[in-house]
Amino acid sequence: MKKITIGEAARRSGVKVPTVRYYESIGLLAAPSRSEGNQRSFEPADISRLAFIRHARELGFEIEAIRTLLTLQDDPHQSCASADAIAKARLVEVEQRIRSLMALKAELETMVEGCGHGRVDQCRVIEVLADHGQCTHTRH
Amino acid sequence: MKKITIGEAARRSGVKVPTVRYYESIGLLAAPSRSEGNQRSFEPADISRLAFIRHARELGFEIEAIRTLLTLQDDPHQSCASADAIAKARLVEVEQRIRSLMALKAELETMVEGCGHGRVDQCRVIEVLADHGQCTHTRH
DNA sequence: CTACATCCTCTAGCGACTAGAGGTGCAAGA
DNA sequence: TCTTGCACCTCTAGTCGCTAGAGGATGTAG
Repeated sequence: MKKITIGEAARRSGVKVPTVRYYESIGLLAAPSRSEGNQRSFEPADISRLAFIRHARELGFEIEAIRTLLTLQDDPHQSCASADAIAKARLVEVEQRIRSLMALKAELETMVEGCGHGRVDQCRVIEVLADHGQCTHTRH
Repeated sequence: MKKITIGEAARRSGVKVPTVRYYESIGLLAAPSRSEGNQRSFEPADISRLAFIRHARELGFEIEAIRTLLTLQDDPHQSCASADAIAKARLVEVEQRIRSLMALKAELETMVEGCGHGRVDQCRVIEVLADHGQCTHTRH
């Protein structure tokens, strides 16, 4: 097996080089073996792990949640109830966030549409910001 | 006019006490006058400004954008084109974010639904994370 | 052999706060 | 008047998940 450098690992996993080192530093990735010249030498399994982490990060999971998911992956005989719970919690968060962003979107649209493109004292953007009471969607 | 303490200002504006001090420290809010005992004494205008900032933050505007919006508010004879542009840019960001969260939501739902509530080696949550190729929505 | 890309470690910085230490001011009850 | 106890003060450091840069070593292609 030929050695995989950190640059190669980064390219294959889609995680940036400094981020790979960062993940190692926080113990999310085991410290790989080193070459004679002290350069990291990764295994294919490390690439999969990095890809796993990257995918989970893209899905918005926090590092600590990923840590748990990884220990679950490492021991496939465990119950997947924790993984399920983590994913469900994340789903609830995402749904919440979408709802809140939809409300923001509506408010921003009102602001932008109301802008007469004139001077600030007739501008709805500034006015709405100054007075929350004008919001169509008060819950945010 | 009676003095408004920082606690009172915080309660009225909905901004937390340390955050008020933080906004002062970064120059978003002018340093208020002080009492004999060196305690901050706010004016009603400060409360409005804090409420403005809070509302803008809730809408996801960055501090630097808010700084610009505040200078516009301070000089109502300026053109509101900048305010308009800032709000529009924010709207585009929000729309983008909503789209991406919708894709995440779909993927998380697939994961959670596919979970057989058994052991990890049959768990779709772990499996999908490990292999991005299984995503229904590849663009995220 | 010499460029030059890539690697190494280390520290500091980002945004927008938040937490805590260690101390002072102030209003109200005993 | 004293004391209790909360609210205030400044300052530093920590949060999250990286990212940037300094200053140097290694590895590879021509």
